[in-house]
Amino acid sequence: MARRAVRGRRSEILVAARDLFSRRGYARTSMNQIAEQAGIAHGTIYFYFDSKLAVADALVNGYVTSVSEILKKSLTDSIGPEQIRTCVHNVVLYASKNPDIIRLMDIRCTLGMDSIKEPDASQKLEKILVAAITRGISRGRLREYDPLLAAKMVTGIVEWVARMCLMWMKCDTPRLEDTAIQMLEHALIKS
Amino acid sequence: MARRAVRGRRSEILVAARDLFSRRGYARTSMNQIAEQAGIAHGTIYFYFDSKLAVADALVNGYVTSVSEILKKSLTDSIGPEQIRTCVHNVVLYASKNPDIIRLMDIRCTLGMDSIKEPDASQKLEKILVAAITRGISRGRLREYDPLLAAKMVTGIVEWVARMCLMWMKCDTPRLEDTAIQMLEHALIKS
Amino acid sequence: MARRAVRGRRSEILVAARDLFSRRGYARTSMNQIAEQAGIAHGTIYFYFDSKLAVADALVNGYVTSVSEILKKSLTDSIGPEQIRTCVHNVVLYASKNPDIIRLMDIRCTLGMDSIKEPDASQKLEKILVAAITRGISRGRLREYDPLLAAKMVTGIVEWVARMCLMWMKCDTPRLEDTAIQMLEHALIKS
Amino acid sequence: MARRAVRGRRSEILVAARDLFSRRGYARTSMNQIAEQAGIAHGTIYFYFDSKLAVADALVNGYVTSVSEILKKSLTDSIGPEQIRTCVHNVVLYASKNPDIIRLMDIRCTLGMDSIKEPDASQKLEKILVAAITRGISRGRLREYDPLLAAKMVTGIVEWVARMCLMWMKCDTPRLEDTAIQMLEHALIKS
DNA sequence: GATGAATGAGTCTTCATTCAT
DNA sequence: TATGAATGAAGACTCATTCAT
Repeated sequence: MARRAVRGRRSEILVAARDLFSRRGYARTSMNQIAEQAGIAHGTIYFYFDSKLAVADALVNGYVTSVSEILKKSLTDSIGPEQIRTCVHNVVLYASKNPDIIRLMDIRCTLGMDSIKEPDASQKLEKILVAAITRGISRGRLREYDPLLAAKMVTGIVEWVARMCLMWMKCDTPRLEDTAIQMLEHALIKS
Repeated sequence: MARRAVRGRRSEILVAARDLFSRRGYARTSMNQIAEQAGIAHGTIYFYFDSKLAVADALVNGYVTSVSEILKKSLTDSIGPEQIRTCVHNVVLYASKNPDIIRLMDIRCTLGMDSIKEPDASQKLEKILVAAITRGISRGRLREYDPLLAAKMVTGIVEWVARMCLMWMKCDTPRLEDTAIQMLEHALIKS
Repeated sequence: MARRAVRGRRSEILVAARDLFSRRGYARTSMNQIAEQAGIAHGTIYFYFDSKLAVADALVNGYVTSVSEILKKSLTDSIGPEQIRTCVHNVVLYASKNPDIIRLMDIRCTLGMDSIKEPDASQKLEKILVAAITRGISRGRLREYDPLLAAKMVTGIVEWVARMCLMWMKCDTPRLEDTAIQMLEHALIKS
Repeated sequence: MARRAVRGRRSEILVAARDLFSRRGYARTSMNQIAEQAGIAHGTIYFYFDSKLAVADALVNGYVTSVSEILKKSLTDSIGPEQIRTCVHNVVLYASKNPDIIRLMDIRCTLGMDSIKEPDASQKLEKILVAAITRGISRGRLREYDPLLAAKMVTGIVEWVARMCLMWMKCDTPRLEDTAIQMLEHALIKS
């Protein structure tokens, strides 16, 4: 029980926190609630995390790392319609499978961008995008934007779409996704 | 004097709340601080607003109304490069002049989308955009998107850009704005 | 009720805190207990004091000020047997009438000398003593000590005696007092 | 090995506790910190001591025993200037070499005199002093005080000086010590 | 003997809200 | 209208102690 529990506890806490943060927001979720949902005493959380903020931090890091992984895989050497489509689709897919964690991203606002350290993963992701866009431009495939700014725009738009698909469930997810893909294509790729 | 004073008090409270919410976030701003900054007793706030949430609510409504006004003015009959440029520029301009209120929009996350009722103004704005886009498409100027979804995308992107310009001050505002404008142009306008 | 209460509340809190701190010590006294004993809600304490430490601070300051007043009155121009006797007696008398507050002085240890600002009163008292001793020496009445060190010794001894009289009630207060007076006389006054 | 190891552990814990208690105070020192500094698991402490209080108790006893030993050695048959000088000096010396344990004595305040039983050693010490003073008086060397009360005064003053030398490092230790010695001489010895 | 994960009572503190004046 | 003293629920966090291994 002991050995297994060690690994398990941390995850259980994160799972509980993820669910609660995403449903009720960071501020309105208490450590007590997290503990209760994880089926442990609230004191125990402090055995695995230094503070409430540290729990959120771990969650954010985990998320950004996941999305980075997805994009890294979807971004082959160059950027073309296929890549854009794949990227957007995979991120939206990930979002639809992890609705809570996307919604959770808003804790970055709540806490202030400063309180949570921008994870390394986030910067790695940006680098990958910048490289891909730079290549695309130099090969004459993409319109000539500043690669960094374009990368930021793309990240923002994709993330925003993913969130939209979840937040306002009313709207037709596949079609919003499709619209986003088309817009990005037109915006990025030289016609 | 009475009428004016009453109106005056209400907006003094809102001005104070806007500043504080945007600087310190919703949760970390207390009614006491708002009252102090407004130069009144904290109990008095409850004379003008039912609760802290109601204050935030009023603020969000005010913001969306403002942006709607701006877009309404910028959007003449049809949508073309000029209109896109004007729209984006005016919104970013508004954002740079009202950094607090933009940053404040994040309280929608903090509070959860449920607690704050999506304001009517927001829907009005959407209607205006949808109408403009529909016209643009029917006249063969714009690419053929679903007008509603395209409208949502445009709103989201513009708002995101405005926020980016403020949050990461590091990045070159005019150039990010320019990149956004170009992307939107390519994405929307038939070439 | 209101006007009177304002003055009253602060005192009531201090009275309760004084009793509890002295009986159970600083660490083992909770704000809840203080509030309960004062017959108010615990939140109310924070209306009058910034923190638990601030309550202790006010108490210590009050005590040192009182003792200073006593010594100031007992110390006329010069120091002689009469003055020593009066000083010691009055401080011990004060102590016996305020047993709790003397016992309370130990919070200075508990909290560390740093956390509580050595009150001005304490330094004023020292100055008075130093002046009196200096005069006594220059007039050939007192033995020739370093006035500052002697003042510190006297303060310490008197305070210690007062505490002894309270702590170990077993010992005969008037006789301990008398012993202290004789010792101080022999120690200070030239024979 | 077994016997020695057990003894070793116990004193390792005491050494760690002594350092921490004296530096951070009783309340702000946790069993975890003690264990960590002692290089063991915190659960292990409970194998050697019943509770945190029991650790403090052992420490206080140890201290009083040490001081008793010192005084016992310094107090030969009678009391004269030499003896007073030697006693004070040795205790101050001990204090300066064991600053932590002196500072630690304040836990007696923190805990309340009730929770820690006044150690036997303390009473033994008192007996020794009383005997020495009694002899001194009967031989006409010392002024005629009640031996018990005089003993208490001496103990208190010496301990107070030792603490002063440590607490307010600013003050000139050797000179404070000297002042104390002179005062005690004048107070005790017949001139 | 020794460990350290787990507990949960208890701490200080904050603050939205109420209400007598 | 306006005030501000008072409330008390709720929150994050600490830590002495226990106990299965």
